[in-house]
Amino acid sequence: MNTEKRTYHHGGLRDALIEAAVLILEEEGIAKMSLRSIARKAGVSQAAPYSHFANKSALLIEVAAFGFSKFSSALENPVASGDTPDDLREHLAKLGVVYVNFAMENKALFQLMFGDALSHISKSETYLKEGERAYNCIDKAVRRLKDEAAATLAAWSMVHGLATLMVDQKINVAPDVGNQVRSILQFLSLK
Amino acid sequence: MNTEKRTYHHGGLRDALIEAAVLILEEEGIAKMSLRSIARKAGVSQAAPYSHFANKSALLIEVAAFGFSKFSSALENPVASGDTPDDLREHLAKLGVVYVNFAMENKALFQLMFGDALSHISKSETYLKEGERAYNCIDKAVRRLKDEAAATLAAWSMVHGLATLMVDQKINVAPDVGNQVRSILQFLSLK
DNA sequence: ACCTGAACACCGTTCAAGT
DNA sequence: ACCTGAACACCGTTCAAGT
Repeated sequence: MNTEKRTYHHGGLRDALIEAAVLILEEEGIAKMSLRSIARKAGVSQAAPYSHFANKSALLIEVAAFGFSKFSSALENPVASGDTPDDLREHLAKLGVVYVNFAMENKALFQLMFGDALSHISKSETYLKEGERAYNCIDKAVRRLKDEAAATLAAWSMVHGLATLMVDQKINVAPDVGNQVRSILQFLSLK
Repeated sequence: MNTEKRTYHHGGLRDALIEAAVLILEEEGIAKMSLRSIARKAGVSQAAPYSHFANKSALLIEVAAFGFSKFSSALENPVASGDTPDDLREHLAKLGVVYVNFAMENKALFQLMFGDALSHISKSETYLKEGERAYNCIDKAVRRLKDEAAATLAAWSMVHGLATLMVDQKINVAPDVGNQVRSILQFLSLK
C-alpha cells in the first residue's frame, strides 16, 4: 500500500494509527489492541501516538467512530420499497438483519462501539455524527410504523439484545442469522 | 468482620479472594480489579491467588457465578399471583423490571456476567448451575404465555438489550426504571 | 511540530524458596 | 499444602532530547 520510503516524520501518522488499530482489532481481538502494539504496527515508537492523541481512549474513540460510519452505511442500504405497512415492516426486518450481521461480522468493533469502556470520555465530532446517523436509520424506520419514542426503544432493545447475546456468546447462533432475527421480530408488535 | 489474628496460612483464602474481588468490582469498577489489587485487599502476596486459581480468569468465573446466584435469587422472588393471562403478563413485566434493576444496581458485575471477557474459558459447576437457574426463571414465565423457544428469546433479547444499553450508557435512563421497562414491554406481543 | 529512548508505576504469571 | 519474594515480559504514560 505505502511504497514511499519512511522518514523520521511519518506524515499521516494519525490516520495510520487508526488504521493499524482497526486491523489489530479485527485480526487479534480487543485484548491484544494495546497502544504499544498499535504503534509497532504503524512502525513508530511507543510514545509517537501521544503527538496525535491525548491518550489511548482518544484514539479508540476514533476507531469507534470509524465503526459507526461503517455501521451507518450498512443500515442506510436497505430502502423501503413502498408505503404499505407490509413494506415498512419488511424494511424494519431488513434493518434488524443488517444490525445483527454487522455485530457478528465485526465482533470486536461492535463491542468497542457499544461497550462502556469509552463512555466516560468525551466524544469526537465524527463519533457523534456517525452515531446519530445510525440511530436515525432505526428511528425513522420504526416511526413510520408507530410514531412513539418507546416504539423505537422497544425495537432497538430487541435487536440490540439479540446482537449482544450472540456476540458475547450467551446464546447459540443459528446457521441462518436472518431467520433467527425474523423469528424474534414476529413478537414485536407496533400496532 | 475477621477478628482472628493473621497467620502465615490464611485458611479460607479462596473465598476471601472472591469476596475481595466483588468488593473492588462494586467500589472501584472493572478496570481497577487486577489480580494484584485483589490479593492486596485480601492481605496476601501477589502470587498467593495461584494456590487456589489457575489464573485470573478462573477467579473471575467464580465472581460471575456469585453474580448469577444473586441474580437468580432476585428473579425467583416475584411469583405469579394467578393463572389468568393478565397475571402471567404482570409476572413477566415484574421479571423484566427486576432484570433491568439488577443490571443498574450491579453494573460492573452485570458486565462481567454477560460480557464476553470470560466466554472463552471453561465454566465452573456453580457458574453453570446459577446461570441455568436465571435462564429458567425467564423461560418458564414466557412459556406460560407462549410456548415457543423464539418467544423466550424475543422477550429476553428485548429486556437484555434495554439493560445493556442503559449500563453501557447508550440511552438516557428514565427516573423510574420500572415505567421505562413496562413502556417497551407493551410492544412485546406473545399472542 | 513531530518523533525517539529511557524511565516510572503498574499489570499477569512463573518459580525457587520459605513455613 | 499453602504462601512469599524476586523475576520476566508486558502495559499506559511522561519527559527530556533529537530531527
